[in-house]
Amino acid sequence: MNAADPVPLTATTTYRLGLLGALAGARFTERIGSLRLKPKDVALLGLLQSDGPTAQLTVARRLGVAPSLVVTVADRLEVLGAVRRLRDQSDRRRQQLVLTDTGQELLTRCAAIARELDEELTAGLDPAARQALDAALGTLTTGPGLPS
Amino acid sequence: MNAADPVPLTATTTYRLGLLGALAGARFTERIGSLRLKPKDVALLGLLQSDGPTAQLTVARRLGVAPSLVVTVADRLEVLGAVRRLRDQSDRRRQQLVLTDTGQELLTRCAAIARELDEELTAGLDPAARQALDAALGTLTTGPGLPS
DNA sequence: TATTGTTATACTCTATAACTATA
DNA sequence: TATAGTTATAGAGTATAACAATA
Repeated sequence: MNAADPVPLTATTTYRLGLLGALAGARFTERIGSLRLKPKDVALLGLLQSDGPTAQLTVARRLGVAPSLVVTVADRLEVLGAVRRLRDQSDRRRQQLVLTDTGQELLTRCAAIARELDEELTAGLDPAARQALDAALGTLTTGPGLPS
Repeated sequence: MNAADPVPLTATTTYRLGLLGALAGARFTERIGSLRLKPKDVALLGLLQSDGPTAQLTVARRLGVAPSLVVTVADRLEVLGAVRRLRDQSDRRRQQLVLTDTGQELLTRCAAIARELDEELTAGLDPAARQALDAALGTLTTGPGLPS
């Protein structure tokens, strides 16, 4: 691999991450459908689990989505009983989104689905390669500059 | 990591691939905009480069998209001068999509953009980790069962 | 009749802008 | 006036269905 033989598009990390990310996302989306969840629902539930009760506008900023979308997602999750809206008493404009036990359970099931998918996606890798992939992806996602 | 401490959602390969894939895709999309290209355009150009002239319906099947979308993308690329439509003489219903020199050049520029992005995305990895990531992603994308 | 490409239409996701209520 | 949430509307991307030309 020298200057006269540059890496072709399909061999770049960018291209491959995009391809595999789309594949993983599509399969995950399909399977969480059985729980009546969509990807943004899972993102919101995950945020509440890690951050605790959070105002809607804060959620919008943390997930990098429009405030109006948070309304839609929270509505859906409220119908499922996965979150509750709690009116903030000191500032009654604000609503804290709170994860319920049902929401916790759904999140647990989503994690199980993702772990199943991991097995399928990385079936072609030997244990060392799989571990190296995990480590690299972990470094990149735990690092700086990442939305949602 | 044992049975009582399962991998949480955000630590799964599925979740991380989805997150990084979306990030890489968004940045790539933004930058190819200066070439007046969209992601599907690049996918079509890339297919023509690797497979040579291809009928539209075949393109649709290979990319895993609806035939009507191939019409839209091919229209856009024809306006840019990146592909030509050649009517098949032995079966005049068919049109072969052919990559032009302009299309080749655009593809070359897309590859350069992707390589730049690779540098930025993997800046947090040491050389060994970067190489391990490349190898793993290469194995997974070169393997079986992948659309587009 | 079946197939290729096209057009017409509709659906999903998400954003922007206008609005309500509280501050 | 400014802010939190909501509602109304619009745009991008893509699919499905109806259609035209050719086989």
